[in-house]
Amino acid sequence: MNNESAPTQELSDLLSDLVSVTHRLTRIAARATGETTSPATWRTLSVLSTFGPMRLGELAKQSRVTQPTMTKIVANLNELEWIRRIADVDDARAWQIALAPKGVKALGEWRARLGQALAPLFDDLDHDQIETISRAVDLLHECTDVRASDVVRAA
Amino acid sequence: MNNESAPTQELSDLLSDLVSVTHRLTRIAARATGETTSPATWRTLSVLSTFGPMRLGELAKQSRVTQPTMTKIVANLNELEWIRRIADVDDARAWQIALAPKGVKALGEWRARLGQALAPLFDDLDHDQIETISRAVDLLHECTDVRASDVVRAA
DNA sequence: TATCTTACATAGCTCAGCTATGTATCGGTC
DNA sequence: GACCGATACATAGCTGAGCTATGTAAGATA
Repeated sequence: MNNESAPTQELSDLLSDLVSVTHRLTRIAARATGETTSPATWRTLSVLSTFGPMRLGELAKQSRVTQPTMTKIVANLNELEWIRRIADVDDARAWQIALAPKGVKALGEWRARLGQALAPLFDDLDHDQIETISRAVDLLHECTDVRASDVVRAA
Repeated sequence: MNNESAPTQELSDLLSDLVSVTHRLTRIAARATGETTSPATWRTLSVLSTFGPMRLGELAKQSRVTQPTMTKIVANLNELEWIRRIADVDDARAWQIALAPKGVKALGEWRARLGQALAPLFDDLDHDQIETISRAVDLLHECTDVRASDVVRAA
């Protein structure tokens, strides 16, 4: 049926499994932490934390939401003072969105809450298994971070 | 504080990273497939496919939604004829929910759509990397499938 | 058979994210 | 330097998922 590298059918199964299981994981996380802030908001802060300040439109693409949705998210974050809006010197239409100190703190606390909530489920794993998950997460990052080449497709 | 296996701080970071990146993945999937059916519905069908028929309440716990939400989902699935409701012979209050042939078909088609939509992102991965993700998915399944012992916590 | 508990259904709410559209600015052309 | 299509963000309004609170009917137990 196959020689040795991943055939399409298996890849489909793997990816749909991945989506299913991670959906479950995020539901567990959402309920366990009694989270009120939306996932997209945390995604947005994570993106800013990883990549540094960027324009609202860019942020929308990275966080995989539409631009109007990002406008709302940024407005909320601004009220919380978790981000700062910096006027773009080159383009009066645009803003640079930057993580503010309060945002850094909030992101850290969220990560801790999440960790505490989920850690019990992973108690039985040994070091190698954790390592496997860790490498998988890195790979997923590489595959889903928006690069210049693949921004568009859905946009 | 810790000897050598995963310290708490790193585990927190890993898990929150995992949640972030997989949220992004599910958003990509949702937008790429133009999906109208809710994630919870697919989760429900996946659970039925994996574990076989079960009661509505059990299904709610496995899919990590509340019971009223599952009542709605099952009602929708019933109209689509993707599941069958089988009266429980031992308990007239309860139903066994079973995957119907149309549901099996729909689930397969969803997996294929998802695979097609996401596969391009994973084109660059080699066999070993796919294998890593695959093992991670298995581990996540083990950690998030509801067992008798840990059903409750959030419920 | 009276009562407590359990399994599912119903009602109504909130909020995230969408589409469609508006407004202001940029870049190029005449 | 005035016009015009393209671009960046804002606003309006809608849909739908999932929640809490509560109702109804059937089991379990005394």
